[in-house]
Amino acid sequence: MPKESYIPSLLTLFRQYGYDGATLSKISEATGLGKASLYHHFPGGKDDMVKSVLCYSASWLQENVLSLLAAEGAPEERLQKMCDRVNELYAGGTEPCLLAILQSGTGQDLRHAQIKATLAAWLEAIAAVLREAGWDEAIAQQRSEEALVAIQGAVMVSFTLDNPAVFQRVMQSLPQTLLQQS
Amino acid sequence: MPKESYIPSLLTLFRQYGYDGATLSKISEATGLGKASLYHHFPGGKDDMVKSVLCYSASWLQENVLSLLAAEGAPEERLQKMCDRVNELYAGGTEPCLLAILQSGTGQDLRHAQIKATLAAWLEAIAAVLREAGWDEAIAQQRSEEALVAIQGAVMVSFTLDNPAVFQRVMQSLPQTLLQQS
DNA sequence: GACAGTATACCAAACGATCGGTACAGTAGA
DNA sequence: TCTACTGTACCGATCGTTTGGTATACTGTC
Repeated sequence: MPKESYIPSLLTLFRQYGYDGATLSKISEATGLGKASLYHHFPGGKDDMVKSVLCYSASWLQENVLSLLAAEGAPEERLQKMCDRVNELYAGGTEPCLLAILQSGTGQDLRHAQIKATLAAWLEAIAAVLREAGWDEAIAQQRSEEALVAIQGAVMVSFTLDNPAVFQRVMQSLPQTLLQQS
Repeated sequence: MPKESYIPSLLTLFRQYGYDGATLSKISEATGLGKASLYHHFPGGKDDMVKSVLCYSASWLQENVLSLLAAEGAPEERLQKMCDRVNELYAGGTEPCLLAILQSGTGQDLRHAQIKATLAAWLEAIAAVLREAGWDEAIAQQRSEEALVAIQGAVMVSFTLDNPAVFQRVMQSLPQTLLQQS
């Protein structure tokens, strides 16, 4: 099987256990591959695996979220579509954020740039929509930062409090919040 | 030395590396204690250490943040004081949140309840201020959830983007945002 | 079609290092 | 002498990684 087919399992594992907690034993069990086979697909070892997972996540975000923001349609409509996809990305507020979790642990500096770039791309995609909606550069930048703050904060709080309703409410109100007059 | 004196070092370590990444070697080096001494102070081992750190964090939050919310003064003033303390807690947006990081890793279920309780106490303290400011129960609950969402989200985004300005702006506008008419 | 060569995909077993944790003999202050 | 504390040495288990190899499928050459 191609190595891409193992990425989802790896993603789930890293998201739950983090970099250090996702041991090769767990990875081997989750993928059904022996350790040696894992090194066949990912010669760089664990770092290679996590790098591939982050690369996949960036692609997923681009294809399933950012592309919708750049598509045609009314700004509010596009932001709404983003929220729908984000809702499934975080399983309605019941799953944590991979990017947040991989910030900590051994060798975090190896992953930081990649994570930062992914989040920055997301930021820019939202800002572009807001600019298109008529806001000037500074306001658009500021509000898209607030959008990411709301999303990431909602994931953390909902997950910690075991209360998906918080996430749902934030996602539901986000499009209008971003576009309303200040 | 009393075991309390080692808690700050432990906290720093767990905040940076997470549960699995903070190995006993690193802990030994950071505290200057040998393994035997660590197990003298924390008979329960690593779980004991992380439990003590979480307990200390809850106390710190109570004494330095929640007590200010419950003190006398205008609601906006008290919320402003909270933001000041939170600002130093997260080093102006340059340090991640311990509670968020300890959610992942091996044995996360052992820590979840403690983390959840700490965040819930914070939530309730903010809600009490908002009720006192005249908002009804439901609105106060909802807005205090949004406050935690803003804080936690700002920490994550600022840390990831290496941009403390995001955190600063969120913290600066939070008191008025929470109290303004909707 | 038969045959050697090559690439891909996988695994069992073992590597040295480090993990979390323990046993015990001290040592220092009361 | 008792209690609190610590350094050293060690334990079995597990860590990430490597070695050496097998099975299958494809690719040319004859």
